[in-house]
Amino acid sequence: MSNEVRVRYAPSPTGHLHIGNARTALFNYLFARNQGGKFIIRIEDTDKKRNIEGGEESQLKYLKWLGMDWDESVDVGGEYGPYRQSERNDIYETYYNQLLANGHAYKCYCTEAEIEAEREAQTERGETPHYSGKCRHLTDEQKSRFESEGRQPSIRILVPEGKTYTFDDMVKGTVSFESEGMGDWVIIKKDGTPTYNFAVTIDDYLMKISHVLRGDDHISNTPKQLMVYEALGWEPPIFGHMTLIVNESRKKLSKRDESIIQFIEQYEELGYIPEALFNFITLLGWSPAGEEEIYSKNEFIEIFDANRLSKSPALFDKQKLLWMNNQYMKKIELNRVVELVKPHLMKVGRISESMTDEQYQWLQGLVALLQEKMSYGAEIVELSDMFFQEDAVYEEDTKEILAGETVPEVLKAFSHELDQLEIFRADGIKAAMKAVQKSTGQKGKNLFMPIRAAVTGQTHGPDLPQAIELLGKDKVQMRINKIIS
RNA sequence: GGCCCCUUGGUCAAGCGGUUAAGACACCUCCCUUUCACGGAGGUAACACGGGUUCGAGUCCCGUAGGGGUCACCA
Repeated sequence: MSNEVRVRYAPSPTGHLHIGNARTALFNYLFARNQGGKFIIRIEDTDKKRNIEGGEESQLKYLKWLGMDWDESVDVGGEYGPYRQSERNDIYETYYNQLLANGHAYKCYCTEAEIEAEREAQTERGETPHYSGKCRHLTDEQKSRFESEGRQPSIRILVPEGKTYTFDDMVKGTVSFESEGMGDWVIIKKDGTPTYNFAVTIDDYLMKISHVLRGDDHISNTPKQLMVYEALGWEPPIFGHMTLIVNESRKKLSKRDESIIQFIEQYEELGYIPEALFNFITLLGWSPAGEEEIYSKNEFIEIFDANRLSKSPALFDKQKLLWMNNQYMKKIELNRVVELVKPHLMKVGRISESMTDEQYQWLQGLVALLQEKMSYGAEIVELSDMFFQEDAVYEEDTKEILAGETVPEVLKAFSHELDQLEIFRADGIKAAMKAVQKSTGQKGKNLFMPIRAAVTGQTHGPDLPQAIELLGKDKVQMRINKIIS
């Protein structure tokens, strides 16, 4: 028996990578890398009806985008494959036959209608609905009669009575469940495919998974899985149930929840930085020992400690995500920000795919000016409004400033100074302002605010000389002239 | 409703029997700055409640309340 740490992330390809799943994957990844173990991805696609086109590729794509890599999976292979449950039916077959043979499972010929009726009756009597086990002791005669009627059996596991399933959860501590009232549950559906709890168990065991780290919502599945391990005489892995991420109303993040952006794909589209998202998600339900909050992937790998997983649910704080993304935005290279921002400017028709060197440099200048103000790429559109509009849009407080007595004098002088400039660059523009200060005697607010207001239409904004350079001489002169005439 | 889990500021959280109960986001004040932001310095703000155990309880035990999860031939 080897002690190698082997963990897995097991998505079902029913949709895109969700923030909650991403977190599960992340913790498994971090745990594996920290322990020098293996990180495995297994696709749980046993429910053909729910699988969606491209779901699998999308899951992998965004795991990769977030910065994760894996050792075994559908795309990289591995010695414990196949890694897609739909391709493992023959494997499940040998094990349910084993259970059938040793009496831990039996065929059930009940129809959906029969089960439904049973459930209703139980509910009416105020009982917790569960399968009664009425097919447990079918005679061969009864079985063949059902078969001849054309009934397809499902296979149910025989739940032992009066048994307590206890396990030592990595995050919750000791947890136990009674077998009482569980009801013989289906391990193989009528269509011959395994149910989740059965397939998971078989696969985790066969893939030598050492730790099952998953969402809290799976905790009540654990006794069912323990039952299968026991029926097969297998040693179960160590389980760990992480708390869920909740929304503002403290409910489990539902995929239909509109208040929070749920899919990693959407964050990419909005121009978020994967490292920032990685960092943010890791701090949801887990905390490092120190006081620092910004960590790189490698630092996280180094310091990750599953003992520090939180027991209570984490609320998804959009504001903090914004802050964190901005922290990264300020640190990353200018050209990366440019790439982040490009699609958004293109979408609104402000730039085109092919740019001249001059245009690209201008773009760089724009991004450099706004980089530290941005939380995510898409914000560039709003932040750069003033650079693309023909006329400035003047707000109320701007108009007040422009009504000031000394304003025309300052603006005229500034306009005149700009005309003298050989090259229209920030340093020259700054010098022009100095000159205006000398000639008019206006300084500080009285000097800068009228210029800012006239040229940008706003009372606040990025560095003035640079903004003026980016705006270009024509636009600036035109805007000034409009005010003084 | 049954079963399981959770409960420290508005939010994330440190704490693992003795602390002035960290830190971060948000908010407020001040400084820096032509403005906004950044940055810097401060500030407001928390152990759900009730019983125990103990010299001593946010920390251990038991209740109560509240919240969540789960009860499929979905995963």
